[in-house]
Amino acid sequence: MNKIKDIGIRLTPQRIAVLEYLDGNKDHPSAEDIYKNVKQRFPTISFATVYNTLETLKKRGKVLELTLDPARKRYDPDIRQHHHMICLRCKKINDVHINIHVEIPDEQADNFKVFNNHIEFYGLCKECGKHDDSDSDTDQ
Amino acid sequence: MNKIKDIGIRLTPQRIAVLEYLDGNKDHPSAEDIYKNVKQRFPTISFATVYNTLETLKKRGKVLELTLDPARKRYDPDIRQHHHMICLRCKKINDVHINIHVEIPDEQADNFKVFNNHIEFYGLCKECGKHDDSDSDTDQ
DNA sequence: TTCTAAAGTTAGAATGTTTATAAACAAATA
DNA sequence: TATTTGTTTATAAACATTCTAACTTTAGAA
Repeated sequence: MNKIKDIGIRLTPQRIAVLEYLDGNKDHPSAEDIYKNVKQRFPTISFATVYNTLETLKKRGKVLELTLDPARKRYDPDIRQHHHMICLRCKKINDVHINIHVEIPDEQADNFKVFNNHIEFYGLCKECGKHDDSDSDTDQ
Repeated sequence: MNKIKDIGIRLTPQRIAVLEYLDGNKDHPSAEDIYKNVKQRFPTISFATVYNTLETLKKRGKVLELTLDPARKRYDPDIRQHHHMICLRCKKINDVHINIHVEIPDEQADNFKVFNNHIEFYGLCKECGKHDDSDSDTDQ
């Protein structure tokens, strides 16, 4: 877990609430998801605080900002390098922990230095794979 | 190329202009990029038309909507399956055409059926790799 | 403990992207 | 050429996110 005291940021109840909500969370929540949840226990929290906290945590490498939902940013407390499978029907996002080595051939890389990579797998999750309603909105 | 007559949509000068701008474009332009460019030749075009056209083309599989810029959607007329390398410093996005086979191990896939995947390579492009200004904004 | 400076929180405004609306217009077909 | 139907336009609206400035709280020092 992100031991809040070890992060080296000022300890506020709002930050604690955000971190507790994120801790172990596998749902890849958006800022709004976080706001709504924390607001239950903490009715005065503002959106700005959620965004500020996420920005602070991101800068310190305590959460990842994910760019895999075209509508909004999502956040992931699992900062290990991992990948995601995204259901085209229900939009659920699940983690994929695999260790593969992908390289760009030199002639294409054009001296681009790769530090990291991220793979998105698009398809249908177990549930959505059953209902094979075609014509449902399954574009990327 | 996207032969416009073969797409089976009504042929309007605005659509032709958008398609001509996209044709062969390797810059992964945003709606605004497209709007600004087309506006030069076509001063009355509206943003809505750009978005409508992109939506139409997307539905018909003539462009891909890319979700790899956290700030906005980008569009790619290259509809072949391919990947991208993204410079963390200058944010330039380049294509990566490689044919790799990545699979999710069964125990993790949980019956998720994969149709497609997309890899993002994060790093520094040739130019940005030289200036090794650290402290520049190179977070993902 | 109490005090203080620095940092964090808040509501609300502002910005930027994208979608919706409804009237005017133009492409395709007969 | 007339008609129909889809497209374009300006504008408003809907969201997500960032900014602002006043207020509050934390953490550390006195």
